Amino acid sequence: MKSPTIYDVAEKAGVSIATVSKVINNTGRISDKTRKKVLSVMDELNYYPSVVASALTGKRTHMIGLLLPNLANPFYAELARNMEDRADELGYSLVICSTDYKEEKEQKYVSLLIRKRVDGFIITSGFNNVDLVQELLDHKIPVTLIAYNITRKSLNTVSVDDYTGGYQATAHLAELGHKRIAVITEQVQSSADRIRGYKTALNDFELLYDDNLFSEAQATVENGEKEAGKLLNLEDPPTAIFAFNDILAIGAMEAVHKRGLSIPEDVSIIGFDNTILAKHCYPPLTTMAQPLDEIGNQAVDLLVGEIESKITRKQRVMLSAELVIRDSTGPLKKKKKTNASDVSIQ
Amino acid sequence: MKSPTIYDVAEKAGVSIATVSKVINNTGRISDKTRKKVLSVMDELNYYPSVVASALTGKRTHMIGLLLPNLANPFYAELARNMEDRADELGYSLVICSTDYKEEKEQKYVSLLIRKRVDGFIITSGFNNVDLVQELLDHKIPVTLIAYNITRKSLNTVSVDDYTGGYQATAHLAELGHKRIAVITEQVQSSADRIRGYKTALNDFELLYDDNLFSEAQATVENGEKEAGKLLNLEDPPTAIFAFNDILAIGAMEAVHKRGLSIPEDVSIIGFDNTILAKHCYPPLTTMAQPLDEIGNQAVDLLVGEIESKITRKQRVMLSAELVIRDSTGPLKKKKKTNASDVSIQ
DNA sequence: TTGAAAGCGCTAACAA
DNA sequence: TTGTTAGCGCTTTCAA
Repeated sequence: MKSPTIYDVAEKAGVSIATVSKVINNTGRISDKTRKKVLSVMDELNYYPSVVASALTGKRTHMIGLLLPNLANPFYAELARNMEDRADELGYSLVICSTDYKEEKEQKYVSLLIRKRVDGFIITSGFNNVDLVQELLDHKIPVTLIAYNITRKSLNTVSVDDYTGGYQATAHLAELGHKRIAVITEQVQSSADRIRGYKTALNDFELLYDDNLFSEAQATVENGEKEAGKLLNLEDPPTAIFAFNDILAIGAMEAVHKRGLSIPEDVSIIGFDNTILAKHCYPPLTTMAQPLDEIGNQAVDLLVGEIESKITRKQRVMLSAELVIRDSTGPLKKKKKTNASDVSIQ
Repeated sequence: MKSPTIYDVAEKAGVSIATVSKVINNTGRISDKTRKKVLSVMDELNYYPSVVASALTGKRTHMIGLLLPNLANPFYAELARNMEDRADELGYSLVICSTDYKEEKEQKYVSLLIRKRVDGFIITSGFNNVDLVQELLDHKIPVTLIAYNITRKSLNTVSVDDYTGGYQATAHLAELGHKRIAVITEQVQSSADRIRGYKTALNDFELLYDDNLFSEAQATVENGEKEAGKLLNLEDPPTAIFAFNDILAIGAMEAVHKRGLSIPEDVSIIGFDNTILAKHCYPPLTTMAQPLDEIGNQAVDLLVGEIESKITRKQRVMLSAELVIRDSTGPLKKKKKTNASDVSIQ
């Protein structure tokens, strides 16, 4: 009933537990004969060495705590999947915890994972409690941050160039002739840089920043719809909306459609992330693609590097987002007062 | 540098480790004074009891291994998220492993999780290796299956009524007047029942089963598109396609669009799952909604019930899918040869 | 109400 | 090449 232990194996193989341990871990020198014997007994007994026990003797648990806002969000799900694969390649498993942007959950999960003695943490954007990160650092627990910088601290970090991303998205819209470009931002750290990019682009294209065209929401379709709705109800509504993630963008599309307007004829919409949703919504969403695989790989590599002390210096990896043009953005339509004679002949 | 142990706490609090252990676990009787003292020292020292150590003394690890085909698939991501929440409520964490429908990965992850001494397994559809499940059973490791029955064995199981689901989807199409209804099935166990439902419905509506209208693919958009493409290229193509999950359905939509046909005017499409994709694709997808929250809760409850031996008898929970009608299905269009006089006046 | 001590399954000196 | 043994941090009897 109880699973066999190293003692059972040792006894049955007629050797000491030290010998068994050595063949399990491929350490020390063991004669081929003994090794084979032990191996066959292990097999016969269906013996699975306990990582619990081995972790207690100072070895690692080979578990990584992954904190993200919401696993049901395709962006995070895709990211998590990439990290899972990379982690597995390096011999680690992921314990995934959704914080829902709530500090109490962050708190709870961090302490839970510390008690479980995970070897390190990967923390993604949307994490609010900086003190918690500091606590991990104090405990000398390796941490890698994704899309989330704490400039005052020295940390492993991987993120995309949000400033440029924000700039490019805005510029794309401006180049299409849009003058009133709204943003629906998200309350996460990467937003700040995207907003900077947005403002710089506005400036470069000689457009005025209008506070009315600025909104903020948590990443749900409903919120995107609500915020876009407000924007569209403005006296002088935007002709283009830059949503800081695909989910919000899709909500915005909903709002546009519900008003009987079309995309991109009446309103252009651009998202951010390039999740699976972007490809299959209607119309297909122009968006800034994040290199999710690269982000995941780098984050895991950095973390495991630190865990196994192969990397000693902290690194900040910056990747770039890329504009993917689909059908949700298009040239600014002429104003209503435009009459037939205005139509450019081409 | 090293994290404090129970000894550090005991020493600093001037008590024995047994006492500390008792206040940690709320066992035995401890005077209020000592308890407070110990608690304050724990806090002061930033002490986090090691579940690794406690697991070694026969306690649980409070970890559940969750095996699913692919976390990047929104269906599984949403399911996992629900289970994560429920597990957390009951004090458990999830270690999620994506098997990609590959037996070798199943094998690898199962033994990995056994070594990690997870308290139990939740295994979802798309798991191929029945022997592996048997092995877990032999080890007396609690297992709950989702959408995956092994009739010969006594197991905890939660699934939706796939037979009825398959029937309803097909009936919906048949009621709309469709005669040639194709299916794109998936190579998972639940497909069998859906196929039965499909065939029964065909029969009830006096339609003939046509082997040419039957295809099978793994759940990716690309595969859905490919299979639908083949179907559409048939001499006598289907006017309706029933895809066994939303992802395949979306691929099928793609194929229809690429041929310049419209949905549902030329081809009706129905999916299964009702993931976030279904709501926002174009046109919004009619689909059979799975009660993901119920499934997740039940699966976790069943598993934890067995782990904590509160439930002794195995249960099979069957939930039902529900038809959600959106815009991707519509009445059968009259044939091309139809002329004006055929148009019904209404 | 508290504590001493054995033991959980394994690793890693150190000896042999 | 193999074995003995002392921990790892905790739980749990059993005594005090």
